[in-house]
This record gives sequence, structure tokens and C-alpha cells, in this order.
Amino acid sequence: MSRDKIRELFKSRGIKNTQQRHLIYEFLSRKKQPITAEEIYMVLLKKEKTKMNLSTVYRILDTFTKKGLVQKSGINIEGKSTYEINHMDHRHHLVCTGCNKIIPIKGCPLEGYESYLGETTGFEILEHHLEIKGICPDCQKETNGKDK
Amino acid sequence: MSRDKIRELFKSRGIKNTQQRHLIYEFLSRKKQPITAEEIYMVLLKKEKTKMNLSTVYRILDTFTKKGLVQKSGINIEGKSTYEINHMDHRHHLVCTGCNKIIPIKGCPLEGYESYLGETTGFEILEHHLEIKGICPDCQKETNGKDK
DNA sequence: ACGCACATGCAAACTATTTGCATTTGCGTT
DNA sequence: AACGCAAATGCAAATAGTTTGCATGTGCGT
Repeated sequence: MSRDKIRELFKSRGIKNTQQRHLIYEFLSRKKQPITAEEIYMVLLKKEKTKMNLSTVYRILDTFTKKGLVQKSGINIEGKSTYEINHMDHRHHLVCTGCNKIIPIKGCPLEGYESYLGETTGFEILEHHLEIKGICPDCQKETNGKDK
Repeated sequence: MSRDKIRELFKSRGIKNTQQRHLIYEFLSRKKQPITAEEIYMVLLKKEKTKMNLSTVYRILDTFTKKGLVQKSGINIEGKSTYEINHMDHRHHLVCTGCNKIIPIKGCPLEGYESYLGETTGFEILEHHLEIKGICPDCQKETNGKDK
């Protein structure tokens, strides 16, 4: 997404275009995996020459979340929340319990189920989070050799 | 579940039967909803005449989780983790964003999907967590009157 | 009933996240 | 292009959930 597209996006949502916000949004939109606030902070510290405070990262993520640009992913890594771009194409992930690798899943297995659920419960269904855990092929190999 | 059943269960899993563990297990097995460690602590403080430390609650939940008796539910309430009895009949919940009410869902919409996913990704699928959010009938009524 | 390993209580440590306040920055206006 | 104000950021300190070290207490096999 180009620099100007992001500016426009921000403007359309009433988000002031600051350097920090721009960097975080750009970074997140390239990421295919949910990521923690701290990781964002670290990467931006190293890669970009900007300095940015960790609390700013949290505040920006919060702003983005409220404006619908980003969402908390529901996947917690060692007690830390993770965030990802709010893909308009609804998406889920498969998390490896061995190495924490995260891969996106194509398609949503709950298509159609939500409306059924809404009808049977009377709830107005808003959203869902699905997290599937497993052991990735790489870690399966490793485990065969060791006993851990 | 009777007192003795729980003792047996503990014994079969190598869990020493203490008063605190018993109380927590009994309480959790009656609960139909995931609950936070703090809530467990509060309820047991009030209802039972036992005193129990919050850190003990955490430790017991941890033990239970490792032994497979309990699981972290994946639903976080205001930043707090929630726990529930590990129902052998795999279960999901519907959470109301208005009042935090949680209701269990009958059946799992992912039946069958896991094996498909395992085949297509090479992952060995272990488990999944599904959280669905919506507005319950009660809160839907309320919202119609107010503007919040 | 005894003794030991394990569980608990208590307080302090940790860690992720939030917040108050002074300073800086973006952006509409002149 | 400069000005001014509201909003954003940096910094440090506060919160809050969870964990941990250590002294004491308790379950359970002998």
C-alpha cells in the first residue's frame, strides 16, 4: 500500500497522519502473522531510524483497533497480546505449539454457521475468533529424534 | 460429581487431594461458563468458610491445566484469563459484548474440518479455540432505548 | 501415629499494559 | 510560509494480572 493510500485511509477514518502511525501501519500491513506490540517496537527501532516509545506503540494499536484498521488476534504468545491488520477478508491462523510459527488459513470454516447460530440463540452475531493449534511438519520431524 | 469421585479422579492423575483443590474443582465443575482466577478466589472466600490465597488459586489452576482437568478458555475478560473444566465433550462459547454473559454452544462447527486442515497443511492438529461474540437478546433490547 | 514430600500462605517480584504530564508535531487557517 | 491549537508522543511512574521464593502447614504412605 502506497504512502498516499495510507494517508488517505487515515484521513477517511479521522486519524491524524503521524510518522509513527505510518510506520506501524506499513509494517503491519506487510506482516502475514499476528505480532506483539513489543515485536513491533523492536523491529521499528532497529530497521527504521525512528525512535518510538513502546507506550506509543500500544496507543497506536489501540487507536487502530478502535478505528477498525487493526484487530487483536486472540492468539496470545507467552502472555502477550498479538495484533494484525484487519483483513477485510476474514482470516484465521494455525499456530505451531512447538515453534510458535503462525500460518494463515485459507477460507473460514464458519461460513454460514454464524447465521444459523444467530437464529438459534437470538444473539446478534458480531464476530468470531478461531485459533487452531498443532505441530508443524518441521517440529514433527524434530520430535522424532529427541524425547522432548 | 461426588466427593469420592473427585478424590478418585485426583488420585488417578497423581494429584494430591487437598481441601483447596477439592473446592476449586467442585466449583468449576458446576460452572457452565469460563471464569477468571480472581472470581474463583472471591466466590470461595465468600461462600465457603475456607480461606485461600489467590496465588494458590493460580497454582491449582495451573496444576489442573497440566493434568488436563481444566483448560484456559481463550476468552479473556478485561485482560484476565478464564478457565473452565476440560469437558471431554469439546465445547465453545458465545460471549455477549454488552454484558459479558457467556453461553455454551451445543456441538462444534469444526467437526471434520480439523482432519481436512491437517491433511492440507501437514500439521498435526492438536486443538482449537473458538470464540464467538455477539449481542444477547437482553442487550439488544436495551440498546434500542438508549444510544449506547 | 510419624515423617517426608508436596501444597499453601504471604509478601515481594515480574511483566505486560496503561496513564499523567510536559513537550513536540501535524494540519487547518491566516 | 508562518501561526496556533488540538492531538500525539516521550518519559517515567503507576496498574494489574500472574508468578515465585521461602517459611509453614497438611495429606498420605508407612
